[in-house]
Amino acid sequence: MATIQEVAQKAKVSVATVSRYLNNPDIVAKATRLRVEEAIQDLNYEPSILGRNLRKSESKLLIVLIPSISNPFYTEIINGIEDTAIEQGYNILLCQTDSNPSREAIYFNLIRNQLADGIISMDPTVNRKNLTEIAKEYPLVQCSEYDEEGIISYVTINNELAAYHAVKHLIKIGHKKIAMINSNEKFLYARERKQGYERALKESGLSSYPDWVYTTDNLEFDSGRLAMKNLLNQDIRPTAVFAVSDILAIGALKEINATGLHVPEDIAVIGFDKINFSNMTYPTLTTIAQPMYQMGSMSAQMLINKISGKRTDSIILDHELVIREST
Amino acid sequence: MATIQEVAQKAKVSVATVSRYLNNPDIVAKATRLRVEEAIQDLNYEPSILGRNLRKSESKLLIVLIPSISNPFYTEIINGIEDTAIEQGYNILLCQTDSNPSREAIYFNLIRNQLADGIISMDPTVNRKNLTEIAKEYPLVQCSEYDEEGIISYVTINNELAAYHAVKHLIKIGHKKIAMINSNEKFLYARERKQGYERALKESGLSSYPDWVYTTDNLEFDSGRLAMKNLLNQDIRPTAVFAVSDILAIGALKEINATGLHVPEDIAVIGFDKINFSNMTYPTLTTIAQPMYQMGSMSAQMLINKISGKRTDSIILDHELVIREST
DNA sequence: CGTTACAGTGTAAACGATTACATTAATTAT
DNA sequence: ATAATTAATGTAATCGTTTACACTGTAACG
Repeated sequence: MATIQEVAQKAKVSVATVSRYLNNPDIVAKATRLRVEEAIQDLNYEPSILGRNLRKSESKLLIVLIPSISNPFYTEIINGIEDTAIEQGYNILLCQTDSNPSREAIYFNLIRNQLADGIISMDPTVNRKNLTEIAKEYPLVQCSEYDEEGIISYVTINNELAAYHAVKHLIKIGHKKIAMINSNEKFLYARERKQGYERALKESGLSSYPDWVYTTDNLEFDSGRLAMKNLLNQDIRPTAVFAVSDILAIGALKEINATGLHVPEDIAVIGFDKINFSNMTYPTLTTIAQPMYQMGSMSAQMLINKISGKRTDSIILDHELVIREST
Repeated sequence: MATIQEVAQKAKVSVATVSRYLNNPDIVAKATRLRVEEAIQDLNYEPSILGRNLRKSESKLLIVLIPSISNPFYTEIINGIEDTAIEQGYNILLCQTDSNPSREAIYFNLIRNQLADGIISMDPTVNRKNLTEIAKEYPLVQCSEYDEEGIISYVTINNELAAYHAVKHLIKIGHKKIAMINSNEKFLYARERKQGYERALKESGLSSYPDWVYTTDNLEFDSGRLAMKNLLNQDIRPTAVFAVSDILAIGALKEINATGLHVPEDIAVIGFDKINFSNMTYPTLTTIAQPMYQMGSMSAQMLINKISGKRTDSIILDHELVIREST
């Protein structure tokens, strides 16, 4: 691969002129410009990003931290991030933490090593202390999950209100016995959504039994099944279930189908996220849609702003209730 | 962030010694080593990957080209790639092409710019001419899809045989009228799987009507539904369907359910890939499992070998029939 | 004791770009 | 005609590493 020196030599100019042509073509004289262009063509020259990055001490790389790539919730967010990043000359380094602190450390080091210019974190299990420390020194934004007390800016939705709307919908169509499949309450969103669930019940004068709130270990399909199995075995069986993620809801659907009961006649189910697959289940899943693409694109924009020294405030986006067959 | 110079100064040694300590601690004397260690601690020093990369002209970054991150087929492959890559000190740049040549060009440029050391391509629609050209100059391997006539090494399965096994399974459980939902035959795997389908039928003396092979435009859920709708409207309705991807099969399931027919009693369905979701459908999907993690990890190993100048041969891995409720 | 070998370290040149500053030539103003 | 301004280009330092080569001092050997 040709270097800038070879181009300069061939075009009979200095490397500075070639560099100027590359970064700001207008300031080099027309005749020179043509010679440089020709040399670049002839040598099939491409500037080395390595050299440029070193000199400018920037990498134009953004780290995106997700717990797991196989969770479809993140795919649309990532699309949003990627489109915005590319548009502004950045590339993204998609990093799975598997919620594993040592994996996480590898990626945090990448930014200390200046291999990346900023981080978008979507991992709710991330070590808060580390994260805050990184955020002090380097550009960082949180997407979807965030730290309540922290000073790190974020993009998210109003989880309490969204859950409230979900449960309100169930109440509106006549349900009185409403259960919840929640994930571990160490996650902020889990706590908030539970509050929304409780507020909707209380507001309508409905009772909530502790047994009707099942807490899962993780967000996998099997946990959803297990949760539903448990709820079906209650003394008083709920007639509707609000699950805090579509995958959990799909697990619940599966379990209901397996016991010969029918959705929505016997039990109504509502999920959360509106992942692609929520549309492919039998029956199709009513869910709360998060504006995932927008969340991604806004966090990317926010991060790029931070990198260039601008300050930006946290953002809370709107959600939407999508009514389908399961309610 | 401290630089190697500051460390050197603090430890009262030359930068060369610090660098030696970093790359090969054993060759520096114990007393010196301790001083350097202390200085590194004190200054909280992390070597700049930028500087190192420039000097060594390597980036330790691997490009992974996939058509779309939302296709769950790729997630396990990516896990395999990532684990192997990290183990060997590489990071991956996960790039979606959306099967869009201009997007592709961006990523090909990344390697020309020396921002990446090699490419793993999983995009079957990739422009073959460009790909071959890149492969001539830079390390590149293909995963899953490959170029029959090309000289680019690849990791894949025996698609013809896998399809043959799938159809044989349907025949074995008594089906005689077997349809196929294929994707566009511009893809090699589509042509090969069709051959396997035909061979199995022929071998058992079963007839195949052209109308029983439906070709979809893409691999989306809706295409599967549409395909199944079409097959259900045939004069002679098939009793079993082989779909070349799980998502298509899930679409088919949905359509069958929607018309009030039952799987597998009325129609049996078999898919291909064994994505996570194939387990969550109603009923669960019989499918051909590809060793996705292994495919990923072997392609990564293969690419890293190529980068370090070793030659490696293409690999064909084993598939497996996974029998579940839909047959 | 003189030579050789080697371990440990330093010096300085790379890697490939960008950019402050200096220089020259051309244009405009007085 | 001379001075001042501007446009175009070149020179060389710089970013943070690695590494070939040179050097020094100590140990081993005959």
